[in-house]
Amino acid sequence: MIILEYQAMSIRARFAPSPTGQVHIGNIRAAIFNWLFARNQKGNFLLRIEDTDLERSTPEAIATLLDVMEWLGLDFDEKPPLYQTSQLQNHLDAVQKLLDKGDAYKDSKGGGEEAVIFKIPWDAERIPGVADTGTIQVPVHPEVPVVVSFKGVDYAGVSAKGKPAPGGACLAGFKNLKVLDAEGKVLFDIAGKEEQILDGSLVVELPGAAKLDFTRRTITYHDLVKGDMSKPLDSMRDVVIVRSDGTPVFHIANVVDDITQKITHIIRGDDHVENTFRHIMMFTCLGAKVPKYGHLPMIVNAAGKPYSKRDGDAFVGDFRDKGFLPEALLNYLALLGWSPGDEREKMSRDDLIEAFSLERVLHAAAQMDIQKLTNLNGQYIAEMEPNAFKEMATKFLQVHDWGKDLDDEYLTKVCNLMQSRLKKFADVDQWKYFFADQVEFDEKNLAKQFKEPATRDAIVKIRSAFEAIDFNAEAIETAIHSVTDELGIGQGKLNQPIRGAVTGVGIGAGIYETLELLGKETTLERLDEFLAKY
RNA sequence: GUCUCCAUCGUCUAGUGGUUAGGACACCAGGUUUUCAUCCUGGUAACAUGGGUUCGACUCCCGUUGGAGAUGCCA
Repeated sequence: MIILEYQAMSIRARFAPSPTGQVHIGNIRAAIFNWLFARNQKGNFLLRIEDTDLERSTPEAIATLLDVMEWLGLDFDEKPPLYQTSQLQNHLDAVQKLLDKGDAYKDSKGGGEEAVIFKIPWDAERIPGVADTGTIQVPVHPEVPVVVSFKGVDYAGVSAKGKPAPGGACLAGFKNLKVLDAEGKVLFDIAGKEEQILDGSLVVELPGAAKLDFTRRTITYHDLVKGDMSKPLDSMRDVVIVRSDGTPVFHIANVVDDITQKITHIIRGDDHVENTFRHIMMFTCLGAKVPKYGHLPMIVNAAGKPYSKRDGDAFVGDFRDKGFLPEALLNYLALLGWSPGDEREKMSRDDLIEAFSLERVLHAAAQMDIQKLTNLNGQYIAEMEPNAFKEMATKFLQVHDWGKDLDDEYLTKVCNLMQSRLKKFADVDQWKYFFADQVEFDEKNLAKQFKEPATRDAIVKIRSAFEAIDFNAEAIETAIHSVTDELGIGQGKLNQPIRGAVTGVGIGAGIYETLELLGKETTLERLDEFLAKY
C-alpha cells in the first residue's frame, strides 16, 4: 500500500548545498543519500545551489561543487540547477504574504532597522502535528518580571542553584496562560485578553511572578529516519526571516525554494532537526503541503567531532587527489550510517540504489575510517581494466619529475606487475625505482639485509653471474640459485638483499620479475652504485 | 542552563524477548607465495551504567553517565 502511494506521488528529493569552495564528506554524504533515495524510488533528484553568501559563493566554488558531483556520478535532474539568488523576489513575496496574513511581524532590536519575524501561530492547531499535551506549571524566578506580549513570553527560569536562568518562548507556547505568584494567586490570565495581546495593544509586565500555568502544545512529525519527533511550543521562539538589511535568512529561503521546486522529501543532516519544526509551520502558513523529512546522522572525524568546513583533510577533492576511486568512495560513504541488512559491503552503484532505504539509516553518528576506505579502494583497483588502471596510474605518475613521458610498453609491464599491490593511486610514488635514474636507499632495510658482511660478497658474485646471462626472470632465478648453492645458503636468502641493493626498498613485486623489467643494464648499474656506496 | 536526539568489538556494522551476540576493516598467530600484496586457516576484542517489566532481556520502560545537535539578524 505504501509503495503504491510513493509511486503515485513521484517523489522529488534535493541536495541544497551552499558552495563554499570545498565540499566536505558530511555534505556529500547528504547528496549521496538523497540521490540513492530518489533513484531507488524512481523519483527526481534535484540540485539547488544556495549561493546567497555572496562572499564565498564564487563561480569557482560552484564549479568545484558541480565537478565533485559529476566525479561521484551523482547526476541530477532538471538542469540547470536552481540558484537561490535568482529566487530573491520569490522569497520576499512569501514574506509579504506572511506579513499580510499576520503570520509574521516586524520588529527592531536595539533601535536599528526592522527585521521580519515569523510568528509561530497562536492558533497552532492549524499546523499538522500540533496537539495539546496537558496542563503544566513552570517555575519562574521572582526577581525577573514576566513579560507577556505578542512577541512571546519572557521570563527567567530557576536554575539548579536557584539562580535566574534565561527562558522564554513564543506566545503560542502558552495556551490558556495564567501567571501565578508564590502564594498561588493569579497575577494574570490571558483569557479574554488574547485579542489585545495579539494585536500588540497590550503588553503586560508582571513582577513577583513565581509560576506559569498553561496548556502545553507539542508539535510532532514523523521522521523517515528517526521516527516520531516532537517538541513543545513553549521551547520555541519566533524566528527571524528577513534581516534588518532586507535580506532573507536561510529558513524562509530554504522553505520557499522547496515549495518552488515541489520537493516532496527533504533528506538532510541531523543538525537541521530542530529547524524542521519551524519549517513545517512555515510550509503550512504559506499554504503549502508539508514535505516528508528524514534526518541523517553526522559523520564525525577520528576525534569524534563532526567534520566542519575547516576540517583539513575531509574534502572530497582531497580523496580524489589521493587516488581514491569515485565508486569506492561512494560505496564506502553509503555504508556509513547505513547498511543493506545483509553482509554485503562491496556494492556497485546499482546494488546500492536497489538496496537503499531510509528506514535502514542508523540514528547515531558514524566515524570515518580511512583504513577501511583504503581497503575497499584497493579492491576496486584490483578489479580495474588494465588499460584504465594504466591511464589512472599515468596521471598520478606525472606529478613526479621522474614520472613524465614514460615508455608505454615499459609502463604497461610495470602496471601489470603492480596493480594488485596498489591501494590508492597516490601510492605510485613508491614506484620511483622503476623509473628514476637514481634509487633512494632505505638505510634501515639495508642494515637489516646486510647484517652479515658475507652478504655483500654474495652481491658481488651475483653481479658477475648476472653479467653472463640472458636477462629474463627464469635465468635470473637460476643465476641466483647457483650463487646460493655455491655459498651453501638457502635459495631465497639473497632475494631481499638483492632487492634492497637494486630497488632501495624492502617490498615490491617478485624480485625476478622486477629485475627482468628493470633490465640487465639498469640492474648492473644499480648494483655497482650500491657496491660503491656500501 | 534549557530543549531535541543518540549509545553493540579500536572503527563501520548485523541483530527488533530465548543467538556459542554474526560479518567487515584494523591488529596478532599460522599456511601458500622469492619479500610485499593477494589467497587460506585460526585468534584477541563489544551489548556504557543502575533499576524495573518478564519464566527469560543487547532487544521493552525509567533513572544515571557519556556524546552530539539546537538555543544567531549563520547555513
